[in-house]
Amino acid sequence: MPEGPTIVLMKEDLQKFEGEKVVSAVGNSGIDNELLINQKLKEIRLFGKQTYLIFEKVSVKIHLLMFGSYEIDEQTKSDKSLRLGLTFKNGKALFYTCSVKLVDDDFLKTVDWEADVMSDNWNPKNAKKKFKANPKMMVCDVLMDQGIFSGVGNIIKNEVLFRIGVHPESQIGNLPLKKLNELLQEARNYSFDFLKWKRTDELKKHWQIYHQKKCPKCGETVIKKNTGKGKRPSFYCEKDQKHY
DNA sequence: CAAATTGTTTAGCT
DNA sequence: CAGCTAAACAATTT
Repeated sequence: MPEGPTIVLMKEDLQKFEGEKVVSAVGNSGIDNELLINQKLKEIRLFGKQTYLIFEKVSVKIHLLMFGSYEIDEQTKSDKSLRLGLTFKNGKALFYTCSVKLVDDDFLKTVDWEADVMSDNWNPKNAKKKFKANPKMMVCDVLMDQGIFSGVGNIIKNEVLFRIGVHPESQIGNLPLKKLNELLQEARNYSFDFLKWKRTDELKKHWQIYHQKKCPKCGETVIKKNTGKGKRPSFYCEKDQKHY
């Protein structure tokens, strides 16, 4: 159940299949599995929460959605939810309960790789432009916007806003420049902390505001409210997070 | 056991 | 028809 950093871990697990050929392909995703057979996996590329398996003739886009999961080298569960199972010479990659689609090179060219907060290509300048174009968006929606902060999910959103002391319902256009820069920096920074903690399975331990009862700074009760257009739950402290 | 949940897509409305 | 919202979807945990 993935935000961006979880997908980075998945890529690491899949890495050993890069350069390998597909021996067999199964699954109920609806794509033509036959197309993948004998195709060499040229590259695994990430964009936020999406994973692209780039083969010679086609590419597969995988999105784990809310409940997706994956396994490497496990015995295939005789489970209806197996969307895609790829067997290589050196093992298996199994994807459950996820969205699997075929895409072509033209589609890959349209992806704005610089919007991925965890990528080496992350470009905060583009994000700033997008703020300017939509000054009335609430910051909680901005952070969840996959075209701006690709890879950010609800946990990252809440923790970032707490770290920089900004109320989730603030309008992006009202933030002073200093706060904007903090927002851009922490969105990436926290994602890497998330990755680090996820790796050692201690993510929950480090939640400061998300699903917490009291603000760790002042002890006030944490507010939980569905915020923004996305109506996704925000956790915040009235006192320590300023409403711009 | 009902409710919530780390998300996106699509149908359907105005 | 553009732009929005509500619903659909999925599976595990609390």
